[in-house]
Amino acid sequence: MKEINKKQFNLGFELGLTVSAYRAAGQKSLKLNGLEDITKEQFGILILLTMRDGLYQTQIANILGKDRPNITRMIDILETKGYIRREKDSSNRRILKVFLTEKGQEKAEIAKPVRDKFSEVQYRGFSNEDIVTLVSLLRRVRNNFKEEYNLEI
Amino acid sequence: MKEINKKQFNLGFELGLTVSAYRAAGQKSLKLNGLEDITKEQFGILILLTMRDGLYQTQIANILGKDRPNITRMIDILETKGYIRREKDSSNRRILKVFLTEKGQEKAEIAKPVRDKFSEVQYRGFSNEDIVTLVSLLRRVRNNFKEEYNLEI
DNA sequence: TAATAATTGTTATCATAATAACAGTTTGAG
DNA sequence: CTCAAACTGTTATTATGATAACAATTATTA
Repeated sequence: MKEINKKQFNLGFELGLTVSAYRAAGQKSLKLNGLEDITKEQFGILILLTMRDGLYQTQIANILGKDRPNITRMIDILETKGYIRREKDSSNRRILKVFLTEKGQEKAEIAKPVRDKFSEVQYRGFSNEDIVTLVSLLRRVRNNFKEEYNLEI
Repeated sequence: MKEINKKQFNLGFELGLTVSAYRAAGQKSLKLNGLEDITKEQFGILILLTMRDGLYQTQIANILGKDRPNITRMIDILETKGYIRREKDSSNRRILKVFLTEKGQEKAEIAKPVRDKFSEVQYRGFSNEDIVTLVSLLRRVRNNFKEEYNLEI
């Protein structure tokens, strides 16, 4: 392959646009299904809890790749809206376990097909090999940064 | 290729981690060079202006793929810190052109090699073909969302 | 020309991202 | 056992991302 014009392959720019599109598409797909009262990120928590109810906050943070302050805030919102509840752990008083309420379970059930459709759309026209390639290239970028700049991530 | 486990190729998760790493690496590379008084995003504006000084805000927004309110805010910060100045356009009184101050030019000059190093790191070990593949796969994802959800992006 | 529409920058609002710091609790080394 | 270290959730702060709405200005069109 000939020398490429690096300007046309500015990864930061491409990542930024892709994340924007990802977020906009996520929010729009929720809106189309009358689910716009909570955000894409908050749905991530609800759907995680349908698979593993009773996780505590740090676990949720780690699984979703977020930090604890953000999870605290998102869970505050979900609790205020009545979708989840916090419960003290008797064996470790530092821990707050998080459970879906009935309302939260119903919400998550409605959200699941929406998420599945969304997952189908993002990779539409992709072969399995394309998917593996994309993800592994992203991981290689991450690794480059990790090694050069000693990131925790 | 055999059926893949989609869970291990959750694009939202991978994109999120990659963007986090990208931002963390960017901020750290600035810090290592004593440039941490402004952010990676703000440097994007300074460096753009070294190439095209006198752009007005909407142009900057479009080129950087951001929206106008965010550009207003970032330019406020850069102006407060003395790196740029706004200048009214005589032929169109809606427009504010943005210019680097001397201090801003010096800052951008210091930042350029840092950015170049950063650009080198992100694609370390990548062939030109890898780069093209990564970017075009990201664009395909974006296109999928655009078509399905009628995004403006 | 006059009314309408579009553009530009701004403000306000809400949510996320990231870091630092803190209190309460638990763990572990000496 | 004791005390320092680590863990958990929280609060505060700063910046970005995104949307809605606004005033001032310019362009369009009827």
